[in-house]
Order: sequence, then structure tokens, then C-alpha cells
Amino acid sequence: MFRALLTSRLQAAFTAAGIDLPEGFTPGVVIASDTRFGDYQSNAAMVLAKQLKTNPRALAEQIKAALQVEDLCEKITVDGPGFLNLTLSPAALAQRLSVIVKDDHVGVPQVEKAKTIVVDFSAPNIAKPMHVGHIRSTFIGDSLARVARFIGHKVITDNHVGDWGTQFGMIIHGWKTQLDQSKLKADPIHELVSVYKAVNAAARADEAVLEVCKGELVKLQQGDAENLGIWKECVRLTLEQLEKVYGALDIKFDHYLGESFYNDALTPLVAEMLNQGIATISEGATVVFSDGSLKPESDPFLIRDKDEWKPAPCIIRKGDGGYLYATTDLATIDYRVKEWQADEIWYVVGAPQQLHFRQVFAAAQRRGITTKMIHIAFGSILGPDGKMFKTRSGETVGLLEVIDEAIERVRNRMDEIESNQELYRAIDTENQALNERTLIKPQAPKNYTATEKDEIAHIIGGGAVKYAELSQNRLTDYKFSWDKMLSLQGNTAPYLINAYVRTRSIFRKLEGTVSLSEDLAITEPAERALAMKLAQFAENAHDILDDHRPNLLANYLYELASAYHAFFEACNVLRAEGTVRNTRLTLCEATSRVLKTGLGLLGIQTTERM
RNA sequence: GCACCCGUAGCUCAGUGGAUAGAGCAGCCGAUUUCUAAUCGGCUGGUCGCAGGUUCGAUCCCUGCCGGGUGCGCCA
Repeated sequence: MFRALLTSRLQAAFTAAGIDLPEGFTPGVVIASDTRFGDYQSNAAMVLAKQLKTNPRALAEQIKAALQVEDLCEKITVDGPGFLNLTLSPAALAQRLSVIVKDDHVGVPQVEKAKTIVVDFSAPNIAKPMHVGHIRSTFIGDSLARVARFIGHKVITDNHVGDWGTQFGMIIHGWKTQLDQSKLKADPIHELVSVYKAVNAAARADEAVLEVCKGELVKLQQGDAENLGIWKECVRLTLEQLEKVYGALDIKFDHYLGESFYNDALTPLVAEMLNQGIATISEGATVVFSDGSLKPESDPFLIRDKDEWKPAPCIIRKGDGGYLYATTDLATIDYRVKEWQADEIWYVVGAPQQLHFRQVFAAAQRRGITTKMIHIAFGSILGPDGKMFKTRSGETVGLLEVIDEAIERVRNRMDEIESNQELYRAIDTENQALNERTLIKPQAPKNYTATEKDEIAHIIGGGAVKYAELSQNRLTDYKFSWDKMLSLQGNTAPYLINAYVRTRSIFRKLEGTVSLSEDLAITEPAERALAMKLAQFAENAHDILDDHRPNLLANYLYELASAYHAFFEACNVLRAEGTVRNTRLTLCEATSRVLKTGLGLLGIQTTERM
């Protein structure tokens, strides 16, 4: 990986030049912000010159003279106020290409120290459908887990299903009084939701109904056999449906340890926290107050009111003895640390829950837990009107509906292309009147079987939905738009998959097995730009986890696909011969491998034809 | 009231100390007897919310304000 190599060479150059580095300063090399100047650049001279109060350009020249990079670079220049610009040699790029084509990690180095990372994501609720609100957590979490695994970490994915909570009082009451068995059989979640909604409405109108529901909940919590049976059936039916959804999305979990899994741990946990003096009883509830060890500004158990800091405790047991979300989360942390020896736990949960996690993490740390806990937050999903997409009120869009709609659009696009092919062939080429833009080039007839067409539509449609989410910065609010999410034009999954398809189609045209040699010569600008992009995957794959942002990967893949499309138009592969042909075929193979791997890390599959 | 997130082209968004701020969509012009046109090339489009500050250098860091959103003791 060039960045790491060049960085270590740069550091060596400082030593060789006899420049003492100030405390806390490590010179670095980054990918050039402007490719006109080179491939990599370093601002070290300017940063250091500021501290040493010397001339940055002179310093840069001094470093340049000491820099030993003949094997990697063909050009080193000092430009502007003191930029050190490095241009890789074609030979170094070619050597890199050979690695990408052979290595099963396409040239991406493994982490030096593998960590055990638990990724907590998706977390749907029992008896509720997965809706668009679950898109972010599910796709981001899955992608981050894949990336971490790919670069060598030990990853444990855990779906912390919402299978225990106050909503079960209403569901059980509804199950007993108004469940329609035939509807339940046909569409379990749908029936459970309508039962829940009906009871919820009734309870709102009538206090007595609410009391009955509370009673059912207490019976459930006390282990009443009938209620427990109903609850188990709800969980079973919902999980069965969830498996289908995850199957369609190509997402797997190592564990499904829902909230109920920790029920038995809650009472001892609270008792222990009381014993340790971490928790206290306040107004009947058991709560965690600030212990004063943190500065008030960063203490999650304090809130400022005018000029004074007032307590903002975290409740771990209600006055009525009931446990809460925070209690379960603390028990879950215990389990993950003890049973799995987690070095890190990642929570892929929306930004509104930030305070909750700050409190839970702080409470866990007070209990002596040193595992690194990270809340990987993301913005809200907004409706077309720019307002919050609320789950409780109004209609929500089901996750499967979105996927199905996307697949349908892909199918339409495929049909359109097919009919254009027929139309084009039917036209007399001398008939100018019909020579309109709507006509596209007649491709070789694709002759898909029905199964192939289904598979392709599924891969591209599902990929389009995932890509629409993953190509965005997770922190910005997400405006839900069918067109944006399902668009097949521009920076979308179909664009990337199309680049992959183009690589494969070239190899299909070749007779017999192809053997690529290491006789490479990168000469054309489009070849060079593509080779450069390919080499950068080694860096990009690691950078994604710096701030847990899959959109960096999406951006990279888009740029790679773009470079490939440009190369494809500029450099014909099959008509070339000798070294040129071998070089271009190698570029195609490398692109093919990096695209397939990279899309795979986003959870997106590829297809050979489209 | 306090805290957090957001404010960048007509629209949707990248870009968390570097050089002349970038894409996609929309609009306009062009490219195909040639490896998949779900493509490529070009043009048009910006007081990076406002005002200060730090810096050789700020969309990015700090302070204040404006606008939008979310959260804040017994829901998850």
C-alpha cells in the first residue's frame, strides 16, 4: 500500500536529513488532492516549518533531497508554499496490479492486531414489520461488520431484537380477544400489528382496557404459562418472517440474542450496582447519578439549568420494580464482555439515542468495564415533506415493499432495453425519421431465461436500495424518496454493477483459458488513472473504519467504476495485442476483482450479465 | 431553558486544516457499422447560513448569532 510505504520513507528522510521532529509530530503522506501535481502529497514541510519557524519551501527541498523513493516514484517536486508532490512510476503501479490480480484480499493488508468486535445492528421489534426506518441500521451495520471482518478483525454480529417490552400487554390482550387465526396464518406480522393497533386505540379511549393490558403484562413477566406461550408464538412467527427479509437482503447474524435473553440477569445486576454504590434509590426508583468524576460539561448524568448543574439520572429500575432499556443494555454489555471477550462493541443506532448511550457507557465503565463502546449514530429518515418519518403515526413504508419496487423497476428497464433492441433491428437503417435519441445501440440479443432475469433484477434492485443508503454520509438526515432510492442512473448500484459486467463480458469473448503475464506497460492516461484507483483500495478499505463510514467505500467504488468506464471507452482491449493487450486485460481483471470485493463489502452482489 | 445533529449549485448530496470547493439528477451540445449506451466527452450552474477569531492557509477548528431537526426521571 503506497501511502504507508511512502509515509515510512518520508519519516526515514527526516532522520536522514538530520531534522529533529518536535513532540507529537508525525509526518504523513496522503493521496493527492489535485492529481495535476502528482499521486501522493505531503504537507509535512509546511506544518513543521511553522513550528520551527523556518522557510517551508527550503525545508521541503531538504526533505526531497533525502527522500529515497527511486523504486516507487518517477517524480518528486516541491510546489506552491511547500507541498511535496510524488508521482508513482508506471513500474510501481504495474507491480501493484500484479498483486491485486493474485492476492485473495486484492492487495488489502490485514490489521496488525485483530480485535474482537461485536456489532449490534438492525434490532427490529417483535410483532412489528421492518420498515424503512430499519434501513440505516441494518445496511450500515452489515457493511461495517463485513469490512471489519475483511481486514482481519474477529467480528460477532448480534441482532438485539426487541422481544420484551410493555407492548406485549396489548398484544396478548388482543391475541386473546380479537385474533383472526386465518389472517394470522396468511400474514402473521400484519395481523399482529392490526391487533396491536386496535387494542392501542381501545386503551386510549377506555382506561379499563389499559388496566387489563397492564395486567396481562404483569402476568407475562411473572411467568404465566398461557401468556408466555402467546409471547413465544409471537416471537417465533416474527423471527420466521424476519429470516425471510434478511435472506432477501443477503444479511446474516451470528446471534439473535434479544432483550428477553437477559431477563434473569437484571435483578442481580441492579442489586450489584446498589451494593457497589453506583446506583441509589431515589423517589422509589433505582437510578444512577453522577459520581462527579467527570467535568460537568461532559458528564451524561448532569444537565445545566440556568447557572446550576442539575442531576439527569439514568433509571435502571422503575418504582414499580420494572426494568428498562438501560438495564437490559447494561446486562448485554456484561454478557458480551464476559462470554465473547469483546474488545469493542459497536452500536449502530440512530442519533436521537445518543444521551442514552452516553449514560449506559458511563455506567458500564464505572462498573469496571474497559471494552471500547462506540455509538455509531446516524441521522433521521425524513418524509418527502422534510419532517420526521415517525413509526407510530401514519403509514410507514415496509422494507420489503421498497425492495420489491426496486426489483420491478429493474425489470422494466430490462424489458425496455429488450424492446429497443427489437425496434432497432426492425428499422430500415435508411429510415432517418425514426433515428431518434430514444433508440439505443442494438446489443447482441441477451436471451435471458426467466430465472436469469429474476436473479439479475434481484441483485440490481436490492443493490440499488442498499447503495442509495450506503453512499450517503450516515450523520446527515435522509430524505426518503422513491426516485432517489430506486434510481438506476448516475451514482447508483447499477452503474457500478455495469462496470463489473463490462469487465466480465470481455473475458467471455476470449477463447479458452486466459493466462495473464506480468508483462505490463501502463502508458495511456486512462490506463494510468485506473491503475491508480485500483491501488488505492488498499488504503480505502482501512479508512472506512476510522470513522465507521461505509459511504467512503461507496465513493471510492463510484470513482473506480467511473475510471473503468472511461478506460473502457478510451482503450479497446480485445483489438490490442501483445503487452498492451496483456496490460489491459490485467486492468480488467483487477477492476473486476476490486469491484466484486468492494461491492461485497457493501453487501451488494454482482452479476455476470445485465 | 440546556444538549446533540444539520445548513455547500435549481434539486439530492460528497468533501472534518491545503493548491482553482466536487458529483449525481435536472437543462443544453456532442459521441455508437468496434469488447454491454444502465456508457462516454463537453457546457451551464456557488457571497460553502451570517459575523468575528486562530492560522502561511478555514467549507472544515474556536466564539457568537440566524434557520431546520431531535433529545432531556420511571417507553424502547
